[in-house]
Amino acid sequence: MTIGFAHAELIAVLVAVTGGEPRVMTIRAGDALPSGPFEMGHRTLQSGLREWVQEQTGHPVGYLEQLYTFADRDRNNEIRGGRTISISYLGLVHEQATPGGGRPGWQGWYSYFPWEDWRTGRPVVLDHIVACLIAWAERYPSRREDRMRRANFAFGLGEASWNEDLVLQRYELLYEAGVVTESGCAAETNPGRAMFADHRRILATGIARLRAKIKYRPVVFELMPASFTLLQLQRSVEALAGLTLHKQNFRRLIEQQELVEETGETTSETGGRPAKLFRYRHAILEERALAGSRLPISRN
Amino acid sequence: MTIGFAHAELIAVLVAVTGGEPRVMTIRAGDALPSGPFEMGHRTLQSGLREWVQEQTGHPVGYLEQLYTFADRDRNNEIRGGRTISISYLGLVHEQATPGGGRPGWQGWYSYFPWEDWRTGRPVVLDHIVACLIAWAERYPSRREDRMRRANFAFGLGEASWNEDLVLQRYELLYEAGVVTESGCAAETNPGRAMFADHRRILATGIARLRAKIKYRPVVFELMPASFTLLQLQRSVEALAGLTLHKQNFRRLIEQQELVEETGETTSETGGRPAKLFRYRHAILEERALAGSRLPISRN
DNA sequence: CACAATATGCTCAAAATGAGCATAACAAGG
DNA sequence: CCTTGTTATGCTCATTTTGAGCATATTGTG
Repeated sequence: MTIGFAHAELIAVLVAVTGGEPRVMTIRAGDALPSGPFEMGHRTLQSGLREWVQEQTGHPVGYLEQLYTFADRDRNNEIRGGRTISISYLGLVHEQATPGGGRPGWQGWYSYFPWEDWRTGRPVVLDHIVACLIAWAERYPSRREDRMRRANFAFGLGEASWNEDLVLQRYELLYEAGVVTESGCAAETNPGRAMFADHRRILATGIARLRAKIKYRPVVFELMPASFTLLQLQRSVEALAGLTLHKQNFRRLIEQQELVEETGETTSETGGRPAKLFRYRHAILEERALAGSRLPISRN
Repeated sequence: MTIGFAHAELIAVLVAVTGGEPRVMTIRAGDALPSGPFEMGHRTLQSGLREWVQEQTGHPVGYLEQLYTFADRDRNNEIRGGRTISISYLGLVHEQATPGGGRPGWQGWYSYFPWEDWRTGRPVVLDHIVACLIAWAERYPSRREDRMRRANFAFGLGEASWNEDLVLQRYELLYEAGVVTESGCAAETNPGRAMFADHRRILATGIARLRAKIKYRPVVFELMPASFTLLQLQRSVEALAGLTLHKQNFRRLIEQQELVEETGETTSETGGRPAKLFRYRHAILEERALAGSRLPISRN
């Protein structure tokens, strides 16, 4: 077994939700994701990243999960004489008393993906995007049909409907279609803010993973303060998913899953009737086999 | 940003189902997973692996997905003067006319994890495993409760019930408890066959991922021949999940998802009434936003 | 022809979901 | 004090989706 040599780099997608907005930790005034070397001293990749993030941001990382390892030749390889392997992680940071949102490094993630936020209805950028995609599809008559099918699927056009999980597919389609600055489109018409190298793609990967995960694992709580109202919780989920949810059904869902318990206190911040405060029941993780089957098991 | 140097290695968990048994491609008579260098010539990790597998096994890989990147200091690091980064992939191979199961490299995966196969009822090895875990828990009175809680959760003891997805958690618990040869236990009492370095852990990661994935993505079809009966399909899912399923409900599930269509032919291999043959409808992927939400969306 | 073995159709109760009405509890303005 | 705006919370009801199992259909075999 021959072994190749390479540079190894860790890249972090650190997410926090503050003031109902999902934010991501950046460097260089929002142009890049924080990244650092994989140092020999670290026991594992995970522990290395954990230490490093704590040191850089001052926030402890609650939840940390590996995202993806990239080593494409075509992208992000300024360094000569060796491949760069980028190992990316998704980390979730609790909302702080000193809100991370106030600090410079935290950027709202929809400034990079304005078409992903449907909370206030269909984003207007989509008109421009759809026009670009159609133009791209028609550029070569032979590929037209296939391209249109992919665009329809990813962006929920025509028959298809919007699927919030397809963040990465959408970004990659825009990249391929040259709609996005990183793939050579003019900066003026670029929908959403661009980032250094392939960092926007990595961010898209993180958002996609998180949107998928909140549906079957209680990871939202890693973004919440110690106690919260059910509406705050809902707003956080909505912020991540980029959708608005049905209030009563949302609370029914949360309550029936026994994920939270009342703290006994209430808060009256928002004007109306005071809301009960809840806390996350950590114990639930050991009690139940979360979600579980979805397969038609037979009991014989 | 300093950059660390490292060796990079690709490791593949290649899965096929033949004769109702899930198998994994191995080398060294079943002692290790196939692995190889990440060569500079490859465009991406994925394409590198794809070529390499095709060349090594003769089978084309249908589905290929990245599993995990490991770089632990404590495990699998015989090579001095540099860290090894192992990037693992999960690949699915269609059942062949020349069944891969007949070839030497393909090993039934339950020989490595006998406690994971519940198709014929509770595996007997579990008695030994549970005894070991209890002994391990009682070794230090102060950690007893926590250890028992983890064991109960992972292996579905006491209140908890068996969750087939927790393959990795179970293996890591056995590793930590020293029940498994790789962590120093005597080979005679080791439940399941051991593997080189941390390859059994990587295999556990692959099985866990696959078991989780078959529930929300139609990946089973990547393991099936071009046409198949619904019972064959069910047997494949059962083989992967290590569970038996309810026949009528399984077919209802498959049919309502419109994942398959009749070929028009039938087969009478198994004795009883001849079964209709089906093929996978590839088109379905583009038609519907598979699975989708699980969040209580509001339509305003 | 009876029987074993699998395929396939269908029913029925229980649970989960999607939508929305109704009421409760506060603040602010008249 | 009463009205209005605003959010919280309780509850209903139709529809769908599950979980379980009964019944019938088609084969090959002895």
